[in-house]
Amino acid sequence: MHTAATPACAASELLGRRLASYALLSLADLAALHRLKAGEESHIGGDELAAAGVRLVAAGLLAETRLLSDGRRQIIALKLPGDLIREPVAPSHAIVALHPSRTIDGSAALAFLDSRRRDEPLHQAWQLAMRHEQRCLLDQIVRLGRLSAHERMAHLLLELHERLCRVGLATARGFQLRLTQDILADVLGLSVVHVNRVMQQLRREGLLTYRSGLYTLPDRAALARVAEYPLALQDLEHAGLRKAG
Amino acid sequence: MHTAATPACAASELLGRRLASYALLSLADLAALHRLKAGEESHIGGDELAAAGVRLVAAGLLAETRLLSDGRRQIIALKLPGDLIREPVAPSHAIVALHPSRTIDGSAALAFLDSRRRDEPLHQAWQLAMRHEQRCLLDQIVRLGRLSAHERMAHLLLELHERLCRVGLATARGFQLRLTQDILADVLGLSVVHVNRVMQQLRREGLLTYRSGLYTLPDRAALARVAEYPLALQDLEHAGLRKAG
DNA sequence: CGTTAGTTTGACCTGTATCAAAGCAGGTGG
DNA sequence: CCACCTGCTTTGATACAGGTCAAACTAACG
Repeated sequence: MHTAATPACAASELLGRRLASYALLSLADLAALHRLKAGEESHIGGDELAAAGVRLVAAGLLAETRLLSDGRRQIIALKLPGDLIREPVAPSHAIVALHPSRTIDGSAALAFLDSRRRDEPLHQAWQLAMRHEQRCLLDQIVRLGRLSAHERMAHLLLELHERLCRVGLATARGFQLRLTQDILADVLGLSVVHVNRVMQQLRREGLLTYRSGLYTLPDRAALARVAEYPLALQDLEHAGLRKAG
Repeated sequence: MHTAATPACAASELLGRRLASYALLSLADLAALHRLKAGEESHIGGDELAAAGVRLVAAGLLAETRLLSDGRRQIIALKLPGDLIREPVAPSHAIVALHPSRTIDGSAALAFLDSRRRDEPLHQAWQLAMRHEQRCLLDQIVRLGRLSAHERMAHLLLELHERLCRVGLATARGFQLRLTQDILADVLGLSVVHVNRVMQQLRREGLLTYRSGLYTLPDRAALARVAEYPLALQDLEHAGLRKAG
């Protein structure tokens, strides 16, 4: 873990956008969030283990993983830009960077959010964001427990799209993410080979296009029907759109 | 939901025991918890939907479930006596009583616990309890994603045993719970038939005995090896042992 | 160019699902 | 006390989703 004093990143801005997707926030609140960027920034190569404390993802892609003794790996949750990473709840869990990523210290942001009064919009947005994060975990359980490979993939793609939308890192039609089939397999509890085949099927059905990290979902409604995914944002599209790291 | 003014139940006592399993609590704290039993008690038949608010399980067996449109059901988490049930995070989730069960209003207990100062043992115990609950959710993800049916079953049995131990509803060797293979199937993401076969195998291996609701785990260490489950309580055994409802 | 990381293909195998039917309690009512 | 439910477990036969292994293909990159 190479700590660098590199210039500011958009980490707190990402968090701000995420929160703004849950409740109408005042410009003052957002500005206060941005001012928090004081935390030191850390840069992480390939995949390694991030140690302790609360961190906020600035760019890249990380994951909370559980590695079994025989090499099987389960990715419990993907951590996207704008997400807050807490200390794992079990020693057997590790946070790994799936790609070169940047994170900043999130304790200031966390303290700031937790200190808001119950009736402030910022508090409510934060509550909703945490609720949504929890929902994603439970969704992961349903995916793995009762959905077929085909449905799982559809469901996950929609979830990722929604989450990236909320931080303004997706367009209405798709998103850019260096998500290999290897990673998808470990999220979805499938083999790489099968992930590949399922993706081909989705392509054949016209529900997915993939080209070097660019995922396009031409028909979200149809995907949602496949996976019984509730489309929360009827084409919520943030003003400024950009590609994810 | 049939609300009854029936005499007090041991609900807050169960919660007290659970918390006491995480940190050394003063008798005063425990007494304060017990005094909270003011909440009204509700009684629930077979399986139905419990509505809103925070509830504390007094007896029986409930679950947070997700039902898919074609009838597939995933049990996301089992709610045992002493557990706190929060409002589901998604409208598609429901809390159902898998058996006749009793719950009391948990908001008083929750408020009480949340109001403790950071340095009080009660606060720490509560933190650890919540952490553990979260760990169980993540364990469920790993189980469904990367463990075989055989491993899943072993893992779940150990988890249930540990949790029941913490509320004093298990002996060192086993526990009593009206857990049908039907329910197990929906927790483990398997078919009933397969659950049955896996249980037979465990029996043949001398790792499990089952007789009308009484689960016995003659060799927890061996089970733990099968499932890579970390045995937290080296035979923690509460003073007074009793059977679960 | 060779190397490396990722994707794709094919052949084959296996863990679990499905279907259908038969046992086995425990409770109820006659 | 029996006869009958009803809910749960067990069994067998068969089907399929998804895993495994191995190798070829592709593209980025120094």
